[in-house]
Amino acid sequence: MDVTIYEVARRAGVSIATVSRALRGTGPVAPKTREKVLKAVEELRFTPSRLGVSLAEGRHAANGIVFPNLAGPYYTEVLLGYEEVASELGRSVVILSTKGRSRVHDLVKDLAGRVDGLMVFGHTVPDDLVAELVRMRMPLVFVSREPLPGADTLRSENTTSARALAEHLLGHGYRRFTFLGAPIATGDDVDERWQGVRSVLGTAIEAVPTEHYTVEYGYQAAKTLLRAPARPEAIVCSDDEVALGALLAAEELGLAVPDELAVTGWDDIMAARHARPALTTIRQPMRELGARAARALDELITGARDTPNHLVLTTELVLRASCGHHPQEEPK
Amino acid sequence: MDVTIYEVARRAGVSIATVSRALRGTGPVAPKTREKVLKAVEELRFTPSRLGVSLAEGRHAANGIVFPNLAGPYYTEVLLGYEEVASELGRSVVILSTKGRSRVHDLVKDLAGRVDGLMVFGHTVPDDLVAELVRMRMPLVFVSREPLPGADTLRSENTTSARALAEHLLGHGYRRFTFLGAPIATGDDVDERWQGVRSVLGTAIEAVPTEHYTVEYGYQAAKTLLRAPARPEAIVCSDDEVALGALLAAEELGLAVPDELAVTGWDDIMAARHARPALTTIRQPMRELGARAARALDELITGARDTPNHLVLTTELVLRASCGHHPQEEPK
DNA sequence: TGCCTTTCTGTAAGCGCTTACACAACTGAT
DNA sequence: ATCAGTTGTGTAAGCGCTTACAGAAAGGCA
Repeated sequence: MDVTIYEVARRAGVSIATVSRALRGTGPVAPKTREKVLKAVEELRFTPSRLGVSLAEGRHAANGIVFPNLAGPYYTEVLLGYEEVASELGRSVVILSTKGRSRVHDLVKDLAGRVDGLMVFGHTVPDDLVAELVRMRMPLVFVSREPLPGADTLRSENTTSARALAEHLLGHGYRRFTFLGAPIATGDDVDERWQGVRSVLGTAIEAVPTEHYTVEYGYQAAKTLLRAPARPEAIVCSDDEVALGALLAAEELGLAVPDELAVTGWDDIMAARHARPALTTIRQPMRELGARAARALDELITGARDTPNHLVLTTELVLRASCGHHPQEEPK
Repeated sequence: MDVTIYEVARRAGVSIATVSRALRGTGPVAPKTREKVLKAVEELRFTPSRLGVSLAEGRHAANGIVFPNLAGPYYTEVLLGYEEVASELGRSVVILSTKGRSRVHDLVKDLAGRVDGLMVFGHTVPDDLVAELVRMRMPLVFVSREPLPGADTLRSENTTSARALAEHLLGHGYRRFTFLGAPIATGDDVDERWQGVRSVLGTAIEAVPTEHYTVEYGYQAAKTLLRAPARPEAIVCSDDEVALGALLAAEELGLAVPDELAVTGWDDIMAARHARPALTTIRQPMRELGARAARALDELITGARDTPNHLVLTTELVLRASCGHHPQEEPK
């Protein structure tokens, strides 16, 4: 930064405190004095240093967000909602992806040093570091994670919608099911979805893992599954990406969806809508999730609230062609 | 921040300069002294303040990125590539979306105060502000924008691939074309695509605008177009989202793609691959774009280079079912 | 005119860290 | 033992900004 507040003060013939007051409106400044200051600011094209302001104020006016990675539309949509609200609240957004990164501790610590609060996806920050951030009284909002003492959590509803999905599939007459994309951790989103469908389908459904929740891994696992002698009538997938992989496998093996095999997803990402057949899925209010997280974090940062909230946003069963024929087909 | 370097120094019985040297490895420190310092750091759980470090060093160790918005997978993929390389280079990433925002000047200025350099998509930052950032010697890399003096630009190739696409469509035997999603600005990416196809197809193709480059607007424009008496044989779309909209319109009007109408896109986003028929498109190396931008910016920030570069990354024609039948169908 | 109140302004002390420079201590060679 | 060179350490000056507090100036009223 070239120009400092000292040069502005010199040019305007006032003290730096007066420059600060004139620019920030934090105290009385005579109209004539203000004019002199603003004139000097314009002539010198002065912009206050973000660093100086933050250090002196003791606040960053920025929010952090930690996610596994951006691959997959789910995270993007949440980020979009988050960034929009953060910006409205006058905060910058600093992002960090942790997947495949070494030194996650250092990365998160560095991030924490730049922001006034953090939104964290699931378990992307190690638990010991979470404990330390809590100890440091860093405002935290967790998304897609089971309730955690001392921090806000925010997630989409899984169990009820999973049950509704399972019941809908029973209504189509299917009797043999596979849950593709077995949960990795107890209590996370996918585990809740699994528990939900299993509570309805019981022993009629078994879980098959995919190493990751991606199209490619979903495709591989589905191809193996569909080549086996005892094929399910319907595959309930952990998420839309795995479901898209299952659709590809079915297509390749010449299985007609939904006539020979039904497939469902979760999330309602763009590609789910444009696949053919279009995927039946559960719509997650992803942008709303991000927006709500940013608002919750604001409350914690400003001290408007200091007791943790645990929010669950409703999800919605979206019927499309992939699970079977419906009397009145979805328009889009 | 609770613990400062002064408390560490007091606990270790050394000066703050020694603490700094021991932690940063910037000068000689006796082994015994280093141990004392590290012990104090551990006991007090000291983390250096990012603000203090940045102010004293005169550098942020962070990169900024300005984009219109995150809606649409293109920007996300670029961001992903950017963030990955930035992190490898030890930098945080601060994001800003400008679409629909008031006070863009202030937002960009604030962002500039937090980072060592900026990557900017196209024209998302007003030209007068760009000029000011250049004057301030803020390192800048522009993506998807015509070459600009004094700053790096980086874009994907448009014209050659557009010509290859047009020639491929001619090879299918089509003779009446529409370019859906007319360029908004001369010289931008879509304009180059339009110029490319027009240089091959001449008066056989006309441009039809869509208000925005989104699925919804593409759908509306395509529906209007396909209802008119003189229907094109092939629609060349500005990008994949508009093309997905055109596919929806064709489906709704009962037009078989590609038998009755061919459709092509641009970008090769996920949904383009999963649509049915799968979209013929031009693959943009979006992650590579982001990664290269981060590297170029690093060179500018570190002073490894001070003359602007203008890079063009190659794109690739991806043949799928939407433009017609090919002797050997694409596997996926 | 004098007193009181309000408005305005400047000084100094931080916020947390880095590091140039001066000096001390140590080591090795003569 | 002395000298020269190297290693190690502390002090002080910043980096850029905010603001509490003290004092000055201005205005209004008796």
